[in-house]
Amino acid sequence: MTFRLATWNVNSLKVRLPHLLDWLGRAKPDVVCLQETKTEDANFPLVELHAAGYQAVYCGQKAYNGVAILAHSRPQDVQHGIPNFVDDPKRVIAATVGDMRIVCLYAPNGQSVGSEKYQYKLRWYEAVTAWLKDELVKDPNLAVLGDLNVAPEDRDVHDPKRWAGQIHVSEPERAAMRNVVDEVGLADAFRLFEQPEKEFSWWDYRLAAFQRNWGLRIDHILLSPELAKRCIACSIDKTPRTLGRPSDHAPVIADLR
DNA sequence: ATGGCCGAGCGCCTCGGA
Repeated sequence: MTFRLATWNVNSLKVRLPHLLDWLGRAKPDVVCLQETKTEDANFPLVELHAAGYQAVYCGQKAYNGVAILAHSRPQDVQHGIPNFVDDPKRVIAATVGDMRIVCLYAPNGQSVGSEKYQYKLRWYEAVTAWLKDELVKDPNLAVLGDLNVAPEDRDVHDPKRWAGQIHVSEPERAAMRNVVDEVGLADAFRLFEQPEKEFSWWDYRLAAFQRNWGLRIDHILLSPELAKRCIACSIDKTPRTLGRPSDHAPVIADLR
């Protein structure tokens, strides 16, 4: 019996709800972390998700950001935002599902290297790292999923020369993500396994980037040592990106024993 | 690869995304 964790930046839950429901039926994940729901809590599509067999906890706002965790049983001990880090955008929600602590993250985009939003992105990462260290002490079964907006290595970039030093791949951003992985002691589930080359989770809407596979791997599943031991597979599901009116991101899936 | 796309808002252009 496997337990399937997934993360998907849906880029508007309202627009993507048909895709999400279709994908839930096909992929049958046990836990799903959503980002960029762009939906106020009052408008969250609880009825449709209940009908599909999922409970949900969520934290949203109008137009931008917004995160949610879906599971067959109602997620418990819900935490909104990063403790001791004042932040307006709704980027973080955490909850307990079964024996796992699930952290759903939507990292800041950063806009351009050196900008004010870039500095904010790096500060946000520092706060996340400090928080997750505490979180792992409290619960060794820790899974961190989300749109981390960093392509950690050149092999996660379709054209590393073209992207060198740019937002999402700059060294300080990579160091910030490495800190989460190394200082907290997590594992990038995708790299626990042999993978095909040029596997990405995001492709620009412009210039037929998906058809050309001009993408980045910026959506990640990070597992604590206890959960990494149980992980038997990790992959990116490109199917929803091939459909009409797709999200620009594809779901990432990890299977655990 | 970068004009070119997409979603949201009180909206027919602008902002933000990545």
